[in-house]
Amino acid sequence: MTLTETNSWTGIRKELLRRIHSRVWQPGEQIPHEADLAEEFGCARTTVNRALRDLAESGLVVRKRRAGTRVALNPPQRATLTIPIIREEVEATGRTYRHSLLERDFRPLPPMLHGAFPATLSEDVLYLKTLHFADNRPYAYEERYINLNAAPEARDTAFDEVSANEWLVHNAPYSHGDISFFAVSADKTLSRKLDAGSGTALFAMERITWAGNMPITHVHLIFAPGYRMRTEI
Amino acid sequence: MTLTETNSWTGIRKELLRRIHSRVWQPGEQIPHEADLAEEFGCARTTVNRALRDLAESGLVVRKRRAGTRVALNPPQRATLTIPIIREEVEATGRTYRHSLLERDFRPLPPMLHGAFPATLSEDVLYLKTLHFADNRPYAYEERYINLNAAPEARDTAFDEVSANEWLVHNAPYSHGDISFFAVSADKTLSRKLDAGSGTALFAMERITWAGNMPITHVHLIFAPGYRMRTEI
DNA sequence: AAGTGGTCTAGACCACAGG
DNA sequence: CTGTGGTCTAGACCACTTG
Repeated sequence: MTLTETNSWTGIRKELLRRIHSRVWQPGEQIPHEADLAEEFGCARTTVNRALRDLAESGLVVRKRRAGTRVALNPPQRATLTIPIIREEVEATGRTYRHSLLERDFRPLPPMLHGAFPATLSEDVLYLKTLHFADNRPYAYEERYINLNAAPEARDTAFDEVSANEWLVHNAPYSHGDISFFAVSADKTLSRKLDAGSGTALFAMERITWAGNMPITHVHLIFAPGYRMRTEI
Repeated sequence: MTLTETNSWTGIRKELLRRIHSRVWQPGEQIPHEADLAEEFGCARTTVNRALRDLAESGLVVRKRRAGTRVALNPPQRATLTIPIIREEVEATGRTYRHSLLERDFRPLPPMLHGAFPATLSEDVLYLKTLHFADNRPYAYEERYINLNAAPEARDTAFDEVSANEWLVHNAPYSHGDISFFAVSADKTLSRKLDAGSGTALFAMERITWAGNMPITHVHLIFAPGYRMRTEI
């Protein structure tokens, strides 16, 4: 009989975590079902359910109807990244944000993106090239394509005051998207814009967002040397 | 009167999402409280709560007691990264995994990590250097320090069969950790090990995990050229 | 077919923070 | 102090999936 402090779902989660970490319940092993745990803890099944659901979300246990709940064999490290608007990211470190619009024009969708923007093959898209600064030092270089069908008002927006980044968040909310992270070598342009030695390794992110099945925007962001994306698990 | 299909919490979430995306509820605006929504949807408050809690977790709304629920002004992009064991990551793409232990010795903690491993300054740590392969091509290069106080059995483990990566997941579960991602340039060693041209930009990850306040391991992973870390939002 | 998790309800009390 | 979200309960029915 283990005396947990309370019958709160967090208290129960804590005790379940203890049993998993201390190997009372081995990896792969099936744990008692909700009803039994509820009885043991003297609480409603709903409360146990809440605790187990939380553990399942973080990947520590695997739940299946009829098959019960098992301790995960290879608990994946699941990390939640918060990708803020660049301005907020910069200002959060106490620095001053500024951005400069380097290029803005309408052009056919580059072939590279035909796969990503299937619906707008024949339409021009808005192309933006932006440099973001923190305390007047280059912070990130951005290339962006905006689908004007998804955000018609973008056609008449200058993007010199409010960055496209921020404007889109407020004016063309997305329902889902893909993000990927990778490394690129600074070519001549990047090297000049980001004040990086030629060939320097730079952290980069590519992101496509959609509203339903309509693509909104494709962004390629390349960060100045030394950038790190951090998170806790 | 909007007719949503069901009274399921996902159905309610869908309708709430629609109202947010369609600007029925403007960013920053306060939305009706749970009791009113429950009445409107003809369901229990608990069900509305579940839907709103989910939206709050994804950052779309901000909830405060007494102050009510508001549509987030700058909804951050919150992405959940799943960082699997390398073997599983490789095998998930249909390739064959293999790893090779390049170095294994005991040494004092390098000064660089004194900040991270405060408790073990005077103790030797286990140092491992590993190369991971996918279909016999280099996949990632790993340097790892293991705190022997946190995982004493590691002292007598060879790590030639099971990788340290995998062994630790099963033998030294962590409670929390820090991860960061960045780009590095291939130096001579990396270039040789990872079959990359010298100076190639490589994607890298640094991770420290803890069990309570005891550090377990510090890993530095550098991936072969072309690696991308992907996720959906 | 039956066992297990998934969800919903109606009601209650609590905790926190704004006025 | 009061209104709002946060949580808990006891019970019920449903949905999935495995044996």
